[in-house]
Amino acid sequence: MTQPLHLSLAGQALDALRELVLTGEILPGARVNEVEVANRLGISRGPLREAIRGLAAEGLVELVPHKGARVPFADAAEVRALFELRTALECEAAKLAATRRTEQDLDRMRAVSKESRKNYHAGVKFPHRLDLAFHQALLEAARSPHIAEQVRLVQQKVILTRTGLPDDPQHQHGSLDDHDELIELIEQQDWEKAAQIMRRHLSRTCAQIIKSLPD
Amino acid sequence: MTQPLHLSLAGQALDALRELVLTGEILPGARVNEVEVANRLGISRGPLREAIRGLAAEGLVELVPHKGARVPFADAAEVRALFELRTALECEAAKLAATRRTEQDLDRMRAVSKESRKNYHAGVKFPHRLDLAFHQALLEAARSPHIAEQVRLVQQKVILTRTGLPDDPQHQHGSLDDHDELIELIEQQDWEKAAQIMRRHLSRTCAQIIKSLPD
DNA sequence: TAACTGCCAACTGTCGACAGTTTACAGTTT
DNA sequence: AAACTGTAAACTGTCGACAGTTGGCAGTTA
Repeated sequence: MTQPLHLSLAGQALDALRELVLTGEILPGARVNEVEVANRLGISRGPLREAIRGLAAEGLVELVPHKGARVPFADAAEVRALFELRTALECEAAKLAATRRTEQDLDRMRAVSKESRKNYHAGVKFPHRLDLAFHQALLEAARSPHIAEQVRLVQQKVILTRTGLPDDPQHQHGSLDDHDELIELIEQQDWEKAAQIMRRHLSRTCAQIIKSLPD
Repeated sequence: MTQPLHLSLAGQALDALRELVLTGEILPGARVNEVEVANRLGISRGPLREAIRGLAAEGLVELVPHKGARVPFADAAEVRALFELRTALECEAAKLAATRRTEQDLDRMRAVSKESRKNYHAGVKFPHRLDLAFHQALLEAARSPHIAEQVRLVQQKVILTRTGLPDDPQHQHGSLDDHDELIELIEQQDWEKAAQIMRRHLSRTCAQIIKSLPD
């Protein structure tokens, strides 16, 4: 969907701006000053404005007439709403993955799970990066590019809900077990239970994120 | 998601351009000539380019470096992929609707169904407009704005797959029965069966659209 | 001191122009 | 006649400048 390796300044600006928002360098509530960001990226306002439109379409900024772009806040209700969408997408992805997975797909998922456990036992908290990697591997197995793309977008918004917050509670041990259970069910092609476990997994994740939100 | 009643030229251009693409005035495969369309809309290229970026994010045009925007073709495989996404979204919506529906929601859905049957018995083919209206009413009952927005986007792309084709085969009698069955199940809050019937309904619709595609 | 008003700076929205790339066409060669 | 090449037109990508709006600040008045 974002295929052609954008070499245009607008394309680069889109990537750079998305990074700025997702890393919390531009915090929720902050307005995107066009001249400032344009200078920072070393480009003019034209391409930057195009990039801002792109980010707005991804939902990472809101467009307010004559006030430009603003990174949106997200409360618990918004997180719940996002997870409703994510649940719809990833439960279906789990079903499809259970139907379509190859041995390679299973290996990829197992590899991610193994690395996660290694980190966990070494005392390192389960990094968000590896959780994303697992879901990414599952989506590859599902072979539904449109669903994968939408999951990517909603994952971004979920990340945004936690930017600027003290520190990531990370996923706990339960997530690792959920992942392994999913792998097993997908291996057995039990798509019904796979969807069920995915729903439970996302429900837990959602609850944990909401719990970590400030008041 | 597209909330603030865009009064900017870029916002108006986005709406106008989307209409141009969805009505088939710009056919799949055609390139969007910036100067031509800008003149046609009576604006300069700046705002138009921003609108094009917006449309690209909606998936209604593809961006090719140094060649601008092009309305994408869609083959049977693409339609199937789109309906995988739509199934994920609308089955979950059916479940949510079955859980959350009020009497008002049910009335709205029944009203749409009634009008559809009236048209059908009067010999008028089931207009696409009313099919969209039913799904819209169901999404309102589901009360999940993010899911509703994504359904809108995917519906647009589905419409796009049929632009420029001889004539719409329309939905047949089966769809009306599906709709009524869905209403009943949602009324009874039988979310499991509602999702099941929605899946069957979308599967039928998908098959019919693919059948109507050229070669 | 509080509220109101008018001005000014900052920022967004828009436009026209220039530069670099692509594409089509004409001319040339084999 | 077909293929190749060079050139010119067309189009996209980018920039700088101008116009209109918003928001804050100072000055004034009650």
